[in-house]
Amino acid sequence: MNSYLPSASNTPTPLFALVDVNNFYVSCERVFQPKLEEVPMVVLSNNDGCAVARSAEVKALGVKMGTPWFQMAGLAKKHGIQAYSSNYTLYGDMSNRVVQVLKTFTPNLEVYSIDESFLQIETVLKQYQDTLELGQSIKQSVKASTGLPVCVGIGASKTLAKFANHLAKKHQQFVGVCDVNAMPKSELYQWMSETEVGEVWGIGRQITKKLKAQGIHSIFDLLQVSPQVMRQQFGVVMERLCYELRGTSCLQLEEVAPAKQQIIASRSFGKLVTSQAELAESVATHAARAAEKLRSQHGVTGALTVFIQTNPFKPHEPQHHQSITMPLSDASDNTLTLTNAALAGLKQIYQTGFRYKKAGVILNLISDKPTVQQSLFDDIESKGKSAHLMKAMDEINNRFGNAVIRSAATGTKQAWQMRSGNKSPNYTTQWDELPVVR
DNA sequence: TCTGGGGTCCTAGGACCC
DNA sequence: TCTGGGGTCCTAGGACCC
Repeated sequence: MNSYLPSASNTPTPLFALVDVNNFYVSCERVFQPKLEEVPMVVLSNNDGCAVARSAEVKALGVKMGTPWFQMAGLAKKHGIQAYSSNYTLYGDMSNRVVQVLKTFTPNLEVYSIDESFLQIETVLKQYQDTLELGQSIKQSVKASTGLPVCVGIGASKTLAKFANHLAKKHQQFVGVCDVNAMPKSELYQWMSETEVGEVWGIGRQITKKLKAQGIHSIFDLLQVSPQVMRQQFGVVMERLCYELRGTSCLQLEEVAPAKQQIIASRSFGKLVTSQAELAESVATHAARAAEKLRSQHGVTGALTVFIQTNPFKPHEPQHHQSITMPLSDASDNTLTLTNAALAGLKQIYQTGFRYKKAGVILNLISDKPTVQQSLFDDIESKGKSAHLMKAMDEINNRFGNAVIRSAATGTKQAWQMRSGNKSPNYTTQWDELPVVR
């Protein structure tokens, strides 16, 4: 029994809507340049390297996400594809506007990415005839207020809402709104058997490959295998995903964005770089930028990671991917401290004879807030009963995995040391023998 | 010639301790 | 006695997402 599954009775079945802006970056550009409507166009990544957004016309030409601009030069000429450099400030602003509109429908909203939000809608529904009417209303409001086109997918779990959104985007007949929950099962299964398993949220290229090797090609195929079996092969994430596809919601709405755990600052080089001096210059820049981000969110870091990479697109060249984590003696947000640590790290990993393509710095943030799991553990612990403890560990293991037990155990150990003043407690991982503080 | 940047979670495995 | 083995901590790396 997995306790991340909802308990049988008390809570009503949730219903999720995923609202996703179509071709977000392209659509943003078009809002401000209406003449671009219907013009095949792409928005390019930072160094104008590759396409990070494609208009419907370009998608129809078979251009994949991330295609390098130079590779589509011929196609661009032939079909008059226009390319725009990305303007993330503009996109961020438009994204906020969309969220404001969505909040007029319900406060129970999770901003999942720059162009997607999940809404929990089972309580909102009363005011509408059905989910499709609600979906259309959302779609029209966003269009009217921001000029951006969206699709709405509705389902009993986040994963199903994602799937519904996929259908809404791919198939004209849904007119931008699809509810797989209201659909007859036979129709849902039909769509699922027509959709590649790799389209499922959380199933990427590698897992798709493994699944196909076992004859699992469509989403419907995946439904035929028990979640427990999938867990043994692919782990707990896959198991959860299977339950979600069956309409059992395991992933909750995260209305409050959790505090960041990492800050990354990295860039590819326009030209390949060979000398340590050149790398040092870029690493120092990244460290400074990361430190700035860190301070802007009032964080501190306890360790900093530096990484350098050669160009993976040149497999015939010698490859070198190195990273090193530099613990700091004191937590810091100081630019000079972080820059020095980064440069010291670079010194250790740099090797001559390679042509580097990318460098970056990662800050690992220190959080003073207890995790949800820790609170859960503390709660049970405070009852002072070993049986409760064991149950709690089971629950934590099932819901969050072993890593969390580790952190919970560490927390207990520290609490024990603090409260008892005992430097080496009789510490064991037999949960029923954990020191219990009364 | 030219191929993004910023995140999350999970797991494996080595160093170390008792 | 038999030099084992369980456990933690940390990091690297792989998978995924947008």
